[in-house]
Amino acid sequence: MNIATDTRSRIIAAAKPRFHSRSYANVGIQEICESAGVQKGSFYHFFPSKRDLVMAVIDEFADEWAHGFVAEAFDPALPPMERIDYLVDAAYFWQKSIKQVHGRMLGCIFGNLTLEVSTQDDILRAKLLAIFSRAKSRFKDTLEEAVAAGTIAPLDADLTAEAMLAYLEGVILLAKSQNDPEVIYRLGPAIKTLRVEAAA
Amino acid sequence: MNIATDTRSRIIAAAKPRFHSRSYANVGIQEICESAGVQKGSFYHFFPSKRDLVMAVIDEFADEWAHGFVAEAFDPALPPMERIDYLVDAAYFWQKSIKQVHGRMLGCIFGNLTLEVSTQDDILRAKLLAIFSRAKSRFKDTLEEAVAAGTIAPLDADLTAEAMLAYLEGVILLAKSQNDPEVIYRLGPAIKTLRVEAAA
DNA sequence: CTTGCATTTTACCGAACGGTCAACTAGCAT
DNA sequence: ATGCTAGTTGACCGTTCGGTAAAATGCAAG
Repeated sequence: MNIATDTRSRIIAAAKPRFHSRSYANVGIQEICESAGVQKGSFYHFFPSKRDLVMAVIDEFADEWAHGFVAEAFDPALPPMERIDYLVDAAYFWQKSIKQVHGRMLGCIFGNLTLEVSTQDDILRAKLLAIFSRAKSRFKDTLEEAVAAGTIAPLDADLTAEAMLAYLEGVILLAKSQNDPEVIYRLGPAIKTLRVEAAA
Repeated sequence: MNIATDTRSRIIAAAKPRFHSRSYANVGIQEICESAGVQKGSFYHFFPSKRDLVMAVIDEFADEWAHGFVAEAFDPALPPMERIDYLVDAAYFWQKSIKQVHGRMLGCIFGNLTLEVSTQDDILRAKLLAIFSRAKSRFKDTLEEAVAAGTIAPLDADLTAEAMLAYLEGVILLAKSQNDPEVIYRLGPAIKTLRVEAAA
């Protein structure tokens, strides 16, 4: 059982950096199998299809973030609006360190995959949508807490949360187009100026 | 000469909606040729490579926008900040009409291609960067005009312009993840709340 | 020792990929 | 009429694509 799990996770480990640094269509099963030291027949024993593999990869990235930077950023001990700063900083430092190692800014794999596959595969789109949905909730809770604490003026927390998430993805997109994480550093802090007023 | 030009533009016309609605890697030369009624050898008479084709497609989209919605939106007769509203509206209506025809929100082809190929092809990345750069300039000029007119408080026009462009791309990304142009309608107007203060 | 199941191996499928090549056609200028 | 050239044709290149099937292996419980 352990060895089996090991094969499966070796496949995922080989797939993760490849889907992140290239694209869904550009990474082949064969390449992943070679890198993981696994036979193709063995691959299809664990994953019914390429789509199932990328879904597992999405889950791994999501867990990694949820238990890493996101948990740190949305620490209830921090003043609410500082959590948002923290998250933007985390995105910046992460992309920066990736560039130092890899030579390129890879951006957000959820955003990358969304724009690539969401017109072609509704199941993947739904998976990615769920990820964004959770992220939005984090922002929303934080904004509501900030409003309750009087840190910021009342607003539409739901829409502002979505706007902030959109902005973060957009900033990472522009940074990737320049292959320069410093874009995140320069533009990121403006996320807190975004506001959608509460409906009357 | 006319017939020759016609073949070339038939190829581009066949490629445009395909690259927009799917992805760079997912659209093959063969399919484009079949749709355009052109032989593959003829394709390679006009385009040295697939990359050159997609660059021509990018140019066509850019021209289309520059002479269409962008020219309308950045009309000097409009009050500066209304131009930005106009552009967001244009993005919304365009995506909405695409969805009505196509059944799906296709998003911004420049953003789509950026996230797909910019780690793999620096020439394409540079091409897309140039598009974003021009878009940013439009925002920047508008913001400077608005500041000069006293419509908005002084700010860092360059960074705010980039932030607004990022936000617009991010909003379209989130809308695509939900396959729902109404996201643009709901979140778009908040673009004017974005501010990067001028350096001291 | 045997049965049964999970895992792995190997060979294979048809289709599509981007790209090349040589032969051919048509139109125009000399 | 002839030669040049832009354009076109259709066959072909080797490679890779995602996915399949059957046989072989290892291992653990009865």
